[in-house]
Amino acid sequence: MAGTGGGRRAPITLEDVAREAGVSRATASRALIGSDTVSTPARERARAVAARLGYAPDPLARALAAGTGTRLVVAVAGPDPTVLDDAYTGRVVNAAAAVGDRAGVGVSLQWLPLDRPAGLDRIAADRSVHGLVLVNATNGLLARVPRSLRGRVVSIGVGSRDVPAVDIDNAGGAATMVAHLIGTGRRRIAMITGPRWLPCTSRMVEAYRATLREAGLPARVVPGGFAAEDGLVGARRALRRWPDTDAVLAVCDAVALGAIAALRELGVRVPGDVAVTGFDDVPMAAWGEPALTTATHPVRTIATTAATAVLGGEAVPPQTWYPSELVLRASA
Amino acid sequence: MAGTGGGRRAPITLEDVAREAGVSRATASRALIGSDTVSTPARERARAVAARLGYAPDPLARALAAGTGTRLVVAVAGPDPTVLDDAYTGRVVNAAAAVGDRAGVGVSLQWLPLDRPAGLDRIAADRSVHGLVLVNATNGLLARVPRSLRGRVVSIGVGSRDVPAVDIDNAGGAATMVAHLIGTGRRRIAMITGPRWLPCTSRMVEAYRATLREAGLPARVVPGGFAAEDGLVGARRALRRWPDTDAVLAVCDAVALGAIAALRELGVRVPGDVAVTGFDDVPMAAWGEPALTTATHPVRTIATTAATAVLGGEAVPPQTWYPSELVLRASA
DNA sequence: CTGTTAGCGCCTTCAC
DNA sequence: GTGAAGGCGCTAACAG
Repeated sequence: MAGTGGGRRAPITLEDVAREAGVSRATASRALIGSDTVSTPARERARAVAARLGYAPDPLARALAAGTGTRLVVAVAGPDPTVLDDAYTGRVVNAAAAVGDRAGVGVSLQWLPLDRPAGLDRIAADRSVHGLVLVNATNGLLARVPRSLRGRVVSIGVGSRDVPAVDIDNAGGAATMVAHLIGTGRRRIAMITGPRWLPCTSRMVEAYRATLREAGLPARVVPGGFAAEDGLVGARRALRRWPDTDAVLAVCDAVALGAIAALRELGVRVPGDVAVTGFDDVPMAAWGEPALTTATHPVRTIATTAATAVLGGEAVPPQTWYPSELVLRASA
Repeated sequence: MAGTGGGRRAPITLEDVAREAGVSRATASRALIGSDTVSTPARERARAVAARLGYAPDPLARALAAGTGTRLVVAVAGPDPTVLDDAYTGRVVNAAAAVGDRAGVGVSLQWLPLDRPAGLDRIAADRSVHGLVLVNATNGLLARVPRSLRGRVVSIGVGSRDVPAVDIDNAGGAATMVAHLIGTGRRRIAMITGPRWLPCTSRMVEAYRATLREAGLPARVVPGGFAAEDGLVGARRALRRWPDTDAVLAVCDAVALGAIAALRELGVRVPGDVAVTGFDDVPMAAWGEPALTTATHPVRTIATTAATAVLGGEAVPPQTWYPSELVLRASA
């Protein structure tokens, strides 16, 4: 389309639009912002001119005037800053950064120490912060979210009365997975959990326990984490404690891979002797031997929803859980 | 210590500092900014007050006045928007977002279509953009980087006269890898390359060819990509064309995993019959069977360097290549 | 309905 | 050296 063209140094401002349209800056602003206190002809004229000139409001000036910020902070809770290196965090930040781009807001990444919630106060006090996306929050942290952040904070994971939550339905996912294992003849199913301090994975553990209970089967829970090492250690421990285990449900794919490594090392066949399942469906899960049976985790969708909600400033339902779907491969 | 405390709605402004210190806003500004046209006592007083009050300049107002932006755009070139989903992109954005946080600037993520460089003009025209980090740029794209972006754009990958580049020394890494394969007795070494359109991986291919040439061995190049599927297809093709291949050098770990899957399917033992090497040392590479021999790729360091350079606005050497180190495991 | 006037918080000429 | 004043681009109060 003719191209917005080469204009090197020509920041088109509201002033330009107003002049060209023969109205005041205020009217032009109202017209473009969608206020209804503008006459239709004026609005249309201003909009036409803006479109023709390729005018785009400066997010900075707008934010300064409105008192809103220009960045979206993604704060990842955890015992140490390495949580920032996680691939999961990367996917969340990626999605948020793509959402924010349209509104001219960028994303910042922070580590939120579990035992030092002062970070939340700093975020709340920072005028450049438009909103906050909390990742892996704990109940303790949620309780300390400053009032001033209300309405512009969303948690990916657990929520609270004041902080809406967006997450995957990991309880449902876990239940489905356990049902699949039972359905394929497994009876002595162990679970390697996520990190102790992280409440949102406890939903999975609960679902695992409940589903087994209904089937009259015993629960076998081993503490874990999100790293392959945790799966290695967890699987070793599970098999030492319950040598007749015939299935291992891992909290995520990395842990499942670690578990498979442990079983291989013990001379146990997967899935012949012991079935192993993951969770997340990361790209590489499909390529190991055996290919991992797992469940989808629409991180992009979740993060996009969270970021959009924070940016839009609209009310969000207190809980949004996206469904997880079984991905059947070879390991279980 | 005592804590920055509870102050709910008390945005401390330069005005407050000036008043408390008994100077004008201008002087306070100069004092805090480090200008040398301020008397020492005035400077110290202003600084003390600022520290006591916990004053932090508003990045927005500062950027508006200075005409700089508040966000760092990470633009990922590629044939389609799925490049944004890559884990590599996630690591880059993560690192950039962590760097920007300290300066109050956020990161935005954009896809840059290979055939439609107008995206660069839009970025250049956007006053909210502080700087640009280009990922996977092509020479064609680099040639179209607007002048106005000069000095605030860095490329991760290939660079140009006007755009400094930061990347891994993948030529050196590839050479080392080939040398390792030769050193362990491999003689018929095939390579599965990255995407055709991506120039920075051609450095690897060149190094691969050169190293083989010096050893008097033939090169066997198969086109690839960055996904495991590309490795699957590439390995099949390589073995069909050169059935006596005894090593496969993959452009990245994902491709290596795909290649291993292909070899397994063909009944070829790894590393018994054919050695396979990856590149990147992603966490999961260690957990497959066989564990992947690969090379490190300090993405975080690279992205941090790039983001810091863009934010700092200081001159950067035209090329910075971080070394890659061999990670010996079982597959080669 | 619209234009004029004030800021948002900061930096930066300009006089003093 | 320092203060007063102007402006970055926009929105939100006032008047008309």
